[in-house]
Amino acid sequence: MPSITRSRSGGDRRAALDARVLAAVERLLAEGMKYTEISVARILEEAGIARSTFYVHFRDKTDILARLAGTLRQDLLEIAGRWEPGDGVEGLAATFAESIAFHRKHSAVLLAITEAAAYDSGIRDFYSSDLDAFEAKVAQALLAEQSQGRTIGGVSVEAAGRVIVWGGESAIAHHIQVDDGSGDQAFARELASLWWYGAFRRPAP
Amino acid sequence: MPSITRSRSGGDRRAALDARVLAAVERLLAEGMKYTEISVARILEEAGIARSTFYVHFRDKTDILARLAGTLRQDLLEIAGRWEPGDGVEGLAATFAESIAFHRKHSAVLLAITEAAAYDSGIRDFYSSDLDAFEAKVAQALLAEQSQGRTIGGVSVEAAGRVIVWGGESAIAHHIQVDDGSGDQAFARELASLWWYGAFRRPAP
DNA sequence: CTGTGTCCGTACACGATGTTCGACCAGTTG
DNA sequence: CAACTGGTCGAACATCGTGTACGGACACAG
Repeated sequence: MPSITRSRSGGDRRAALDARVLAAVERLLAEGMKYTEISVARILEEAGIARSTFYVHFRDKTDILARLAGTLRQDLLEIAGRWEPGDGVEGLAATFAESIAFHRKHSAVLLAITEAAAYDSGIRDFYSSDLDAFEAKVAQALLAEQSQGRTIGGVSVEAAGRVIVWGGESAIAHHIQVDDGSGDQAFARELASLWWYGAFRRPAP
Repeated sequence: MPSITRSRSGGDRRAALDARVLAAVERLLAEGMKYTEISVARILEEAGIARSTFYVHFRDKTDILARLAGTLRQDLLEIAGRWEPGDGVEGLAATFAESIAFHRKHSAVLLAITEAAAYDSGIRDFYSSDLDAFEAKVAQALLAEQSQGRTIGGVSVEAAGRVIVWGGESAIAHHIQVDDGSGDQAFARELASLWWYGAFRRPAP
């Protein structure tokens, strides 16, 4: 009677093919193609596999993006989450610089995610949930600062958190697209100053 | 000899049918359908016209969006452009409140524009050009304030303009999607305070 | 009546997504 | 070795969406 247990090489082969597809798409994305204009046929050609094989490994086209995203977004928010109000505006600027660098390194995939999130609810879900969680965290940090008397009471923590997170994310994403990198430091400092003096250390009116 | 001149009723009929299509799409959008999932067939059904007729009036599907957008975006930026630094933070808050109200009124179409801009370069063009122009205008206002000594020299006007315009636009668009309107006033005030104290009247470090 | 412009309906070409199926190959097990 | 299993391939297929082509109907103006 032949084996019932899974062959050991099976998992490896499977993972290897997954990686080949993922790498192929990343390559196409890096070449400047938009996620929407990359057809499955083109992916198959690039990865050198058959159509039927692809659909064994991936539920559909957006599944590629979901896996490509992987922990990308969480990593990004983890960078931003390391900052604490005690680190001040310089620490915030450093955090943004790191965040921008990360964006630049993975700009192709991150851009594809925001592109697809605009019309695909599946992608939108895990895109929004990350940012929502971060928005709540920022609001909480502001609240804590307020209770310590370091941030003035006039700041609406929910509204401020929303602008800081969603506005900041979009601003960075756009900056990456239009700036060649020479303006990154200034942009990081400016972002830090806007949030710091605009909210955390907003002067009394 | 029959007429060479255009029949007077022609233009009217043409415009009327255009309007019928535009209204149909706006209706579908308002029902919560995303622009991408609205098929031409569905539009024809809703407008009650034939496929061939549609393509006489509209070059393609994105042409609908372009015309639907019309001067919408310019109107929006005109609202924002009315504010001047001399109007202070209260004036800025009022301007944002107006801007948010406008967003809310036309949220369906505006959302469709941002959705399509993510993958359609044609839409993206007129979407970006408006915002770019506004970004430049904000930067110039900041520069003028700096030369008058009312804004500190440490502000990088280009970076600040970028965050204010692109971040602000995205923050508003997202706010509209998740807030039922009860938070609009607080959001407008917060946006105004962030930009005012974060840039225009940023305290010296 | 005749030309012109508008609209209708149908059919079509084309491209993209996702499914199905039979055949093949490689490795594992008895 | 022989049988079985999992992974892969290739090709065909169903389905849907976009945009085009064309012939016919109708209204209206000269």
